[in-house]
Amino acid sequence: MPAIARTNPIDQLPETRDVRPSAKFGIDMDLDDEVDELAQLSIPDVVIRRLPIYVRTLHSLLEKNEPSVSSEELARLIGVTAAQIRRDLSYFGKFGKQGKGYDVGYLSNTIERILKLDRTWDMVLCGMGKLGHAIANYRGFTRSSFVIAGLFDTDSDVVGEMVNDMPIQPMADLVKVMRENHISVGIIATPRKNAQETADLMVEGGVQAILNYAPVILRVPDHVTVREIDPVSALQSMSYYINE
Amino acid sequence: MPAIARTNPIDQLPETRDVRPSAKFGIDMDLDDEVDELAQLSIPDVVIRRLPIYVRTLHSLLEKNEPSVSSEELARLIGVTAAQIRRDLSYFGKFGKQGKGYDVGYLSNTIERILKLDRTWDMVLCGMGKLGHAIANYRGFTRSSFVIAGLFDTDSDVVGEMVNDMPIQPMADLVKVMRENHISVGIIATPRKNAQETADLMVEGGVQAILNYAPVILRVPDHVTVREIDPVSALQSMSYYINE
DNA sequence: TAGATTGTTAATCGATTAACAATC
DNA sequence: TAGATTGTTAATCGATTAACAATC
Repeated sequence: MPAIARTNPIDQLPETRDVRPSAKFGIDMDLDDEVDELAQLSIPDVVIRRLPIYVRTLHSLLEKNEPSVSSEELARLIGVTAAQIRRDLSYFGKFGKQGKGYDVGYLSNTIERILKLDRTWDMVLCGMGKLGHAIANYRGFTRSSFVIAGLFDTDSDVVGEMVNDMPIQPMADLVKVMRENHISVGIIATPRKNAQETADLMVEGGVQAILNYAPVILRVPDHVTVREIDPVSALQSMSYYINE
Repeated sequence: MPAIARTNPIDQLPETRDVRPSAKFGIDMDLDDEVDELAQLSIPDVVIRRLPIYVRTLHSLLEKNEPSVSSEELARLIGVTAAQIRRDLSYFGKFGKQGKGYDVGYLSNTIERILKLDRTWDMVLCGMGKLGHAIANYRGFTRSSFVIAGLFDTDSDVVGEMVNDMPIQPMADLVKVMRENHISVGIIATPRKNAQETADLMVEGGVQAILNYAPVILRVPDHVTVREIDPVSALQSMSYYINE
């Protein structure tokens, strides 16, 4: 008896365990006049999690020099319905032209502004085992707005080691470094048992967003967002669907 | 204006982009008498995605030698409601005792059986750049039911290289190796531009589950499940919530 | 038995989709 | 203008929660 398997690519979407089911609209610059009136409206987190995929797809259209795109076409590329795209965008304002579609560059820039990707975010990375080394050397971040600015580990044997041109610093310095450099994004790559204490230190240092590679559910204050990177859980849920 | 930030740890759940919104119940062995009657009932994929977290939490209770647990206590540990846990489990049968709770070992084993984790799954890993190397050496899989059984790359410069005691094989051999060894799980760690063609080959080789590290939405047949590991998207959606 | 906690149903909540008037 | 496509509303769908009878 084969499993049902409707293939809906954007349900291929952000399935990070997420600490944030919804959020107030928090943009201060004027995106549009309508936007101001919505200023306190709470936007579903599912919508926020789809926006990076919209940006990514718009970028690939930019590379192909496509000047504009309809919600229908964009939906087809992403694998969602056109209605969903229009509705998602409508939370933030009006960015299209009837009969014409959306200007690819403008829409892309607009969503980037909404997501606050029109700047660079420094990050600290804690836990410099194999995984931490891999993340420190990972190239995927470079084209994004995120930069690893500090590496930390408790193990005095690795402290001082250079990874990707940066020294591994002692965990004891984490809070100080975060505060002095106003770093609000942290990556946890520690062993499972140290993940919570690391999160606690990051909170003390002023973290607002944590990318967590450790297989633990972190307890953090309400003003901190957490997303989990959890390949093992992903595999463990997929095996349910395998036949034979 | 601070963002709303209800911290609901299991919405800290599998944020893999997911190709599978729901699924037929596909267990063949008798878990319980009720189960047979439900045999064709479609179980929401959100439920399936929560099960690995339940297992993980039950394991940590086992380590503490807790013999039983109530839905209330389990919910507290995971950060969901007790109602959700009871409802999730009720899709599969009756595993608890009124007034008592659940036997930790039994429930853990049962969910593992449901997820088909009571066996080992061989996997192929395609794309042996830095990311592929890191995945091949990743220890996190070892305690799970998943084993990397073959490494593949197109680049003849790296083919033959030993990684974690396994030789990197040419991509040209992928389909053959998958078929001969009945491998139904694949990991994609290729550059973005090669991800779709790699997925196509995996499908040809008989893949049923793909863990995709490349930032692309893959097109696959209905019988294939895909989950995305996408740290960049996770970061890009979190920055929305950062104040200042 | 009395107390506790499950399993399940119905109510609520939230997200997606369809439809269409507005408008480029 | 006529055709196309947006932005938005209402209808639908699905998931979560609350409540409680069943039962250990």
